[in-house]
Amino acid sequence: MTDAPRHGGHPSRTASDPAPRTAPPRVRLVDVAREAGLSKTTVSAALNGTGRLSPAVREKARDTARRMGYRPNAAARQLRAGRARLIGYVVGEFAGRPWTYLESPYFAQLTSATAAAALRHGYALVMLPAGSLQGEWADLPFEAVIVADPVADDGVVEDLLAARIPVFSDASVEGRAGAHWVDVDAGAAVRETLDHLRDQGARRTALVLPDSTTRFHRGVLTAYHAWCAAHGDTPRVTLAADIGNGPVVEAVDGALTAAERPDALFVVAELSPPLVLEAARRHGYDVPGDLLVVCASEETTAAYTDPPVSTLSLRPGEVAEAGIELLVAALENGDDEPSGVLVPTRLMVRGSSRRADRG
Amino acid sequence: MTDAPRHGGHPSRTASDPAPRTAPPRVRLVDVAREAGLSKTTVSAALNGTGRLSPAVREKARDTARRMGYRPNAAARQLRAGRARLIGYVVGEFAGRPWTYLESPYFAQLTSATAAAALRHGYALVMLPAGSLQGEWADLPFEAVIVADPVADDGVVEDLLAARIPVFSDASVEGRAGAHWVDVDAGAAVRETLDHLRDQGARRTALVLPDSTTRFHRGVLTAYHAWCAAHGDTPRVTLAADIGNGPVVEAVDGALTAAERPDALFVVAELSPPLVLEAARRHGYDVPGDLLVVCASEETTAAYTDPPVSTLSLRPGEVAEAGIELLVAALENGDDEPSGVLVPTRLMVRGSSRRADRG
DNA sequence: CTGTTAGCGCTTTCAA
DNA sequence: TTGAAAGCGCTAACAG
Repeated sequence: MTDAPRHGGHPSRTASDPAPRTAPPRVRLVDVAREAGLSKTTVSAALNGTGRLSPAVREKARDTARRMGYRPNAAARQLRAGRARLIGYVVGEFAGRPWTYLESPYFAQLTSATAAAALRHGYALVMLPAGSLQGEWADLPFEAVIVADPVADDGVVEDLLAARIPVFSDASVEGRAGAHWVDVDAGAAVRETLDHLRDQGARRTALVLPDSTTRFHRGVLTAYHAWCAAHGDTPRVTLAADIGNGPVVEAVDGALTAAERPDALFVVAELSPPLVLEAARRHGYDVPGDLLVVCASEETTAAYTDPPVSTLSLRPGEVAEAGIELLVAALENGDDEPSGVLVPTRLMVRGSSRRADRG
Repeated sequence: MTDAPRHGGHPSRTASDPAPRTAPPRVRLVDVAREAGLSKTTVSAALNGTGRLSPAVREKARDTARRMGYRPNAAARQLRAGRARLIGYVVGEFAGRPWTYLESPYFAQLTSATAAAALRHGYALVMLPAGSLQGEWADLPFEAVIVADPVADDGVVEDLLAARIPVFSDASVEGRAGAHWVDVDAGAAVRETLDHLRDQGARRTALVLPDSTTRFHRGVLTAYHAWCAAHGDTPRVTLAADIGNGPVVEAVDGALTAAERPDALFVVAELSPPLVLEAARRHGYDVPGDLLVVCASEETTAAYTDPPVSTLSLRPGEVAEAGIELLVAALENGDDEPSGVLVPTRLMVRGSSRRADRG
């Protein structure tokens, strides 16, 4: 018996086909079984640790499999199990520039932490282009798709839900069947930051924010206005026309050159902290003397500037962790019931927002 | 006919099972066929555009499928086709910190560009933790695994090749069966940069580099030494003990406080350009007056500092593009023959390395 | 305690 | 031009 016959309506190589030195066919379960003088079932049970087998047999099966370099065919397993253990990942923001999101430290961390957590639970994460419709990847066997920070007019979530694919996103999907979410407590974060700045003596805190319809950004804006109202302050908001260092620097410039100069700056946009400091310097501010600065940022550069920049961390790692936990639970239960969880942020106070003469 | 019977040795829900309101079973090909009054074969052919069918029938099949929200089962297709169209992606560098690589703008861009290019060719990219052995993901049906910038003592490439999984990496795998590569021309990049600095008047160019065994970093070091030898210059190399802003800032500090002060600095480590400038300032250098600066970096902040920082771009986008092109070609040919391609870098000269009084 | 068998959903011969 | 049937590799039900 030189070779196991592979018949059936299978794509086969004809004799005339040039046949580039192609790898020998993969080792299958039957091959292992035959080699070990056992049956498929036995080997399968041995390898999966199921069934009641004698230790000797189990050992023998495993040995043979290892020796032959057997690797189970995932497609067959998936077909059998009806589950692919594949999760799609797409970022809703940045819809215009499908792949730039990883350049934002927040999304970079969120993405990698999500991939890590997913893998730990036995799911593989597939990166998808932001803002793409399902057209491009409708055929991938996703058990769920994560839509990070969808924008308000984004149809992805609807499309996905309509296609009966469970969606995992932020709190904007709350309550929809098949939709689950994690979110960050934007309101609490804003209040904590503004309170801190006020504690340090700030009375005219300006906010710089991208002009985005993300739930997070809207939440920040709302909370800021509410806080100002509660404290009798005039809101000072500058919207950045777009994301990226350029437009946000412009917005910061705008905020710093306002008729009534601010005495604190809260930047909730991905702008490299050193550049914020540079902008302040450029406009004649001393930080933290005339201007307190807090950036919502995950950049590690913040700790290395002079003065170090206070940051508000949105804790992408925790968000990812909590999210995957929830998603996996929902998936394993086959649960359509919506569910969600809120993750707290963390304010890291550094030199840029601490007055020497204050607590 | 209320429901198609689903029998067979399939995991089925017993009556006593609480049965959380689980979604109705997915629409299968047979369901569409039955609904349309056609056979599986016909519908399959219609949907795939194969076979010779009357336009009317084809239309009808497509219509019905659309109406019913049919989505082909990828696992079944894969099993049939023997191909999963899944590519693994793992970064070799950063083996110690499995997921930090995305925080490097270079890897962020490389990763997203790779995912984009792969998807465009119909392959999904799965993100894997750096430095992980296959143990964690051996069962995923990868048709190939991309190992970005493996370190010298990394076993991943060997393991993968031994498991008969095609590997795509950098030129360090050149010539091994089943291995393909793209790489950046480190030598040319270094020469171009050093020539440029010399043109601008630099005579003591210091190099800052992570202490890494990546092919790229070694190539840079070698080329630097060769260039110094050719020009009769003393090499001035400072190795950063680790990656990340902290250690690299330290290395820059070291380079800038050497007994013989350098008149140019070439930083080939992921350090935020504004921080390089700040370090120079801290040590009393005027840029570009006393010190010319070039950073190998993909950071967009470089363009927004004062002065803007010259950067050497390793062109991750092009690397990804060319790489996937090659990989897909190899995969589609079932080709074991090693192959590779070299991508040129690009030096973007900005204010930090241009003397006012020079070309 | 082990082996035979059916069938997951799909595509592809091959026959009608 | 359309349909019936086989089989991709695997696991689980059921016999032996």
